[in-house]
Amino acid sequence: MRHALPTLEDVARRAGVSTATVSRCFNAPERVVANTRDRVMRVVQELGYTPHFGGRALASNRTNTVGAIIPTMENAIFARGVQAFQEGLAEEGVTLLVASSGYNPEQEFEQIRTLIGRGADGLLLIGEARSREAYDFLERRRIPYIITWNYRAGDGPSFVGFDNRQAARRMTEKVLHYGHRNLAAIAGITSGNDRAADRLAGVHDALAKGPQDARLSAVHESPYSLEGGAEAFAELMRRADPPTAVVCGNDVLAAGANMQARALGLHVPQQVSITGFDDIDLALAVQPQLTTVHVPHRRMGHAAANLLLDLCSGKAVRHSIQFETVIVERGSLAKAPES
Amino acid sequence: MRHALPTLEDVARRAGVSTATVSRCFNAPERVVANTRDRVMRVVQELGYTPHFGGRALASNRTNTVGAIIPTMENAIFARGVQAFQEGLAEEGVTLLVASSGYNPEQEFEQIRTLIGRGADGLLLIGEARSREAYDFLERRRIPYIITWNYRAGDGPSFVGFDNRQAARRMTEKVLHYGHRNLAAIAGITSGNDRAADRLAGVHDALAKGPQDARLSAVHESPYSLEGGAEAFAELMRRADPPTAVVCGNDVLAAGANMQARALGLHVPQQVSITGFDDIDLALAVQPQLTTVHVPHRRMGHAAANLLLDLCSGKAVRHSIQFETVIVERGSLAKAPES
DNA sequence: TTGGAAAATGCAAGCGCTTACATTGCGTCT
DNA sequence: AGACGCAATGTAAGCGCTTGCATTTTCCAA
Repeated sequence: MRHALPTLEDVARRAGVSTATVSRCFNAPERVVANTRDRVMRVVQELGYTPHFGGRALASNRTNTVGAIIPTMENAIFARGVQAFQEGLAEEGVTLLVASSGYNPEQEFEQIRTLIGRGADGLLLIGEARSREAYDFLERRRIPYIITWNYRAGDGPSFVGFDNRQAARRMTEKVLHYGHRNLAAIAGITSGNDRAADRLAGVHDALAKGPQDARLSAVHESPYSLEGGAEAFAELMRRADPPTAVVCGNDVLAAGANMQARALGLHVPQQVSITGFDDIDLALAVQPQLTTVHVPHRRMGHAAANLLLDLCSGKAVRHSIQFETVIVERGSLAKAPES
Repeated sequence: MRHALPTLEDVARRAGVSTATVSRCFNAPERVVANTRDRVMRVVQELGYTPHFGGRALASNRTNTVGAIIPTMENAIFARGVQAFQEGLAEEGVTLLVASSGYNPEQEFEQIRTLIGRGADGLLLIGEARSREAYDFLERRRIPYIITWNYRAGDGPSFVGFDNRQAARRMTEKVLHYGHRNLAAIAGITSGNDRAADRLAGVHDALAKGPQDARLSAVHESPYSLEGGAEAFAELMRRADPPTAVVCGNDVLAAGANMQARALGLHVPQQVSITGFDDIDLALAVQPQLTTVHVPHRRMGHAAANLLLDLCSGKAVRHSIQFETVIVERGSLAKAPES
């Protein structure tokens, strides 16, 4: 399938040096005298030589590659964080391989195998919900990995993330402070998604400790899509006692709910309040703009890159880093309407 | 960095067969009798063996991997198409490596080298704007590659895309039909981005053939971001003769413009119309929803996967596939206000 | 000028896998 | 019963690269 490409040896011959010298030109240039190096590099140019990855991986048992498995590329939730992660890696000359799991633990495990099989030196994983088997596999291979978009104290894996549950609780408390007493939640699909589950748990936490008369009248789980949010919202509003505030599992759901509200002729926030989570661009694009939980995606991605690299090189030992989230108040949340 | 992992040989020894047989269990199972195969696979399980990618790539000179280099992961423009592309590949057991270039041709070339160096059997590239050098590199290596999100007739590379220029022309014609005579454009950065340039050219085309009194009073190039769109829009409206319609290079810019319009107290579309391009989810989330050019991203991604695989396996010869775009009319475009 | 240390380079042994070719084993036909 | 053919498996030669160690070259101090 591939034509004969120039090899290290071709370069070596043509430059009149040994293969070892050419190899060193790439991997330890300071160990080759400038003169020779220039000559070699010129030949490299001429021949259009690029090192063969397989050969290199085989001989050195390193790939300078790490993998990231994200649930989906289809919405922007992970985009910024992954981008920052990649930039962090690039600073150290490490390449990122991205795969997506479609929020499916089995498929995620498959992707873990694939990436490891491809020689990823380390892995970035989202959330901690995956099979015992998957964890065993990682441990057995001694692959450094870190878990992001989530945080849990205690030993175990390295977390670089934030406390979803606490953030959702605070957001819900804020909603209660605004006088809402009949809330509903549109959560992500919680099965196999600890972030979604934690956020929902946070909502429950707030209600458990909130005013006596406050209640969560309905919970709807829905895929993270505009459409999902819209349908869930319609469903919620069709009920006998529609909520005055809908707490959403993320901004995409909230935007969908907001879209549907307009379609139903409901005014946000005058008639119904909506809150989001993540603070992606979308939260600003919609009208009213979303009151949401801001997550420091870029800082998180960058920190994840640094920690993972340190883990790979043995410069650091397994530990976790927690980020704080902050609620940003915009137009979609307001006082509960007088009943 | 990595611990000693089980190798083919370990498996072979333990299963009491030769390495060749184990290898065949993976690559041509039908050539091994069921009994032996089961025994081997059991040992594979026990040892947690996974083939070493480097070894395999070295020996077989194939990787079952293709690469895609997209300008950015930060917004959703490419998400759906790439996702479909990946799914198409997965059906054939091929893995996708994604890299991003940040809309920078040099960095893109760097990524091309990296992916090829990693043994990508083929490449998906966005747009055709890149250096002669980069093309030479691809040709020299005889790497099958296809160009998407753009289409151009004639020989040359394989295109799997659509005619940006024509689509933008049609959209602009539509705007003119609505009676607008003073238009402005917010384009993407056209340097090094042929899609952005083509779309802008399409706008010019329409005006060149449009009514005498119609004019494009201003063009603003801006990065593809909400903020960029917003700033450009503000700038446009600050002019002495603000346009009654703003044609945007994509939906993100249009959403940004729309957001700014609200901030400025301008009503869309009563006072100013806005059009987008791409028809991503965002176009539906904003209010008014965007009149935009719908691009069949999923079909395009899928077709790209099939063609690229065929190119890699020699089952197809280089050719192009064109997709049609269609304008979807929503609320952001309306008749020009009476002057 | 020369001895010797340090710097530069070469030599060659694998890294884990695939695959062409060789060998073995078994059922079948005469 | 012996010969033959085919299916199953084994043998071993690399694939392109890195790297420990050996060798050569350079450069300086005496």
